Amino acid sequence: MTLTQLEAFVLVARLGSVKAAAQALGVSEPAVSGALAALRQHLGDPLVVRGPTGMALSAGGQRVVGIASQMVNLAVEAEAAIRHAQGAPELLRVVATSTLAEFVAPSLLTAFAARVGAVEASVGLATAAEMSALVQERLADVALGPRLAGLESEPMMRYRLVVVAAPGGPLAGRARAPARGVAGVDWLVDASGADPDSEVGGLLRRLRVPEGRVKVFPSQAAAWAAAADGHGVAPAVAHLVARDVGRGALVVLPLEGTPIDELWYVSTVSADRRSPAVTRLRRFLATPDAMQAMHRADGSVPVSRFRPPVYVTIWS
Amino acid sequence: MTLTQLEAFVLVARLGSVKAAAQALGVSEPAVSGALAALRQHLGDPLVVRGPTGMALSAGGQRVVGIASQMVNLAVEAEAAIRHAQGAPELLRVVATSTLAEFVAPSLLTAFAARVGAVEASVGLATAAEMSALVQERLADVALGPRLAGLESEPMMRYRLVVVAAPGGPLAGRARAPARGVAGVDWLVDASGADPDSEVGGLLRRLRVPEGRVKVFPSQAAAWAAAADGHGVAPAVAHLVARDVGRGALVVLPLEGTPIDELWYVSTVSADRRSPAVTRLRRFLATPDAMQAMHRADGSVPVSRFRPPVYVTIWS
DNA sequence: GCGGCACCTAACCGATCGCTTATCTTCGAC
DNA sequence: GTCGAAGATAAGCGATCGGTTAGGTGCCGC
Repeated sequence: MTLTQLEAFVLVARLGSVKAAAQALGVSEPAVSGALAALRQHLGDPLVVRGPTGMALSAGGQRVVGIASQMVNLAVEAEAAIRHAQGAPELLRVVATSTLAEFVAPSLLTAFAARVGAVEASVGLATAAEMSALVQERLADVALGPRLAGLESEPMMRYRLVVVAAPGGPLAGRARAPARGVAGVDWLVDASGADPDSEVGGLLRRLRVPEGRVKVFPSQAAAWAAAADGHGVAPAVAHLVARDVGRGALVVLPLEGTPIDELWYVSTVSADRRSPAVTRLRRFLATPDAMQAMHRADGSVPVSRFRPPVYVTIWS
Repeated sequence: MTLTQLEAFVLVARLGSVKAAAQALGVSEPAVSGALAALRQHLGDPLVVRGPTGMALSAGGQRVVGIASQMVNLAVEAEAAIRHAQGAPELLRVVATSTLAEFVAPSLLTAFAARVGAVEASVGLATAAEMSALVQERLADVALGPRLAGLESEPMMRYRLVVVAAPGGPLAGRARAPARGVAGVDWLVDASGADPDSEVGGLLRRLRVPEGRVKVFPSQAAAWAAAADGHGVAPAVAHLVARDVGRGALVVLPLEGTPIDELWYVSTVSADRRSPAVTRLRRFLATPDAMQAMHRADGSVPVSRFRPPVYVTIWS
């Protein structure tokens, strides 16, 4: 029984799939399957079995998953305790949906670190489905994105989802357009567009955009640039494209079902299991400084510009 | 960071010595030292450092030892949970001082298992110093022996420590003899005689018995048999040698400082961390059945006679 | 200052871990 | 009935684990 095996088991249980767990851990699927097999043999119990809706816990698995989760959590706590005892900066591992990771998280965490000091933040990308499991298993400390069940989620920021395109496109000037007005047009999205649980993914589904029309770009900025070049339409967060719209590079399409007003949430484990840095971050989010940092977000600051005591690194 | 490493670290911290931890784990001393070195490197902290009184925790070690202990505990809990989920009998690992392991524990645990069923008991030997750490780290569930600090100890049974020898020896017939009356005589003891923290060890110390005069036998019964053959004197529990004394094979020496009235204790972790079987055993100890079983104890029943659902095995 | 004890390090060895790619099973959907 | 997707298994690989014996190293008591 190794911690790696326990981690694999817990993630399979939480995500309901070996493949998803493997992806969350960043390893191949047989690696997870193998770890699971080893743990199964060691404990003499199947732990999780194939069910109609993904992998389901066996009777034994149900009893063990909580214990296993605690063990994995404690391992992380042990490392954090040592860091703290040695006066090293606290680690704050944030996962966010792609748009937040690109535009909001960097400036937010920079402002946070400048305020409280002695914090080393890193930002990772995750799908909505992964985020909950990652935080619960302490593979991450904070999740920024949609509301998450099983965690303490709190609204962090309002945003408005619109669809933009280059001026002079098919819908330009129309007051109100049905969805099919953009049929046959490419949808230029970032990673979150491929995540069916994200807001953008939901929008694409509601508009019945066919798979083949979705073009995934490595960043939101790249997708918008392509839209400005007339390659298609792009979902966008209103205030993040405000500057481009203002100077006429992009226009907001009056598409049916848009704009969508939504909320971004911050999600963490419950208060009694939080590290001090996490608690401080949650408090910080309520301050005007945080609000300002989130809105300033323009994605123009390259990641590499940040220096100690904050290292903002992006891991996928 | 592996569970083996954590286990080694916690035992070193609790026992204050690498050597003692190695002995408790039944491995060589470099094995523990190596595990410790690996954990030190992984965490980047010395964890325990040589102090004037054994190995002492570093600042980081202090923070980690509790966490590490929890992890080890949870690992044991996970295995127990699986056993339970599969309807397997609960495991009850008892450690006892040598005399208890030889005479009291087998009949006591047999009676207990007969009463509650679905329990698989095993008995191990340990020195008084080891017992506390073994129970706290869940390497054992119950300790039978002296009162233990840091655990919930409860008196289990009174006993009287006397010194016996063959009739017609140097002290025969004397009403009261000073300790030096047996100077130059061999002291025939079992394993607990070599444990300075045990009652017998304390008695030998008080009587200033020189090391060279202490002969350690593999079992109490063997020591008494040797005493009956006139090879020396032996500390003994009064009611356990009552039969031999009654039929004249041994006589109780009227040695100064004896008899000693003492208590055997049962020690476990606190109530909220106990497994059901442990709680049941503690309750059982208060019953007349248990009293009778403990006093019936005569060591004459070979271990192999016990059948399922109780396997009483002795591990050292 | 010199044993001796306790701990650490070195060197080595077999077993296991953790990961990969490639190939079967298995089971549900159409 | 067959196809596809998801999981399990196989084979192979380097790294690590966990253990051993042998040989330092550092501190204490005499």
